[in-house]
Amino acid sequence: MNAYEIIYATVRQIPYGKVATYGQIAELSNLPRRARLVGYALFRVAADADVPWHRVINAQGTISESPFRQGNDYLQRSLLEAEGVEFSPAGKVDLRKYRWQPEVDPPIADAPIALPESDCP
DNA sequence: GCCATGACGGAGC
DNA sequence: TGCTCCGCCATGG
Repeated sequence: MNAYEIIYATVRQIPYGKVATYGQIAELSNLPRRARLVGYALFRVAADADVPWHRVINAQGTISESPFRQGNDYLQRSLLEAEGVEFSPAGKVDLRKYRWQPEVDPPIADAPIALPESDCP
């Protein structure tokens, strides 16, 4: 399976109403520090694939623009808003709240993460 | 085959 | 907070 296939598969797993960052997708695709490749992969597949590319944004919570997709950034934002994702006046998404956390869904967010030293070998 | 570029990330200032 | 620089790799000229 190509790295791209893994990237696409990962993006497809992003649930409704959630978003993920390029770095996150890269890491989940076993490609740490290759966020750029993820963006490039999505750029190539977005035209002819059923990948929810609109749920992938940069680590700053903003939607990147590109000369090729001018106007589409607004579409992406609309799609996310339609899924319940809120944007700040600056056009940023609250990653802290909407970032997809695969196989992990801690009900609490304010509580500090306890380190189970007694359980750690 | 080399060089410049790009939907990014993170560290440094 | 915001800007700059570097790394990383695939693609196109």
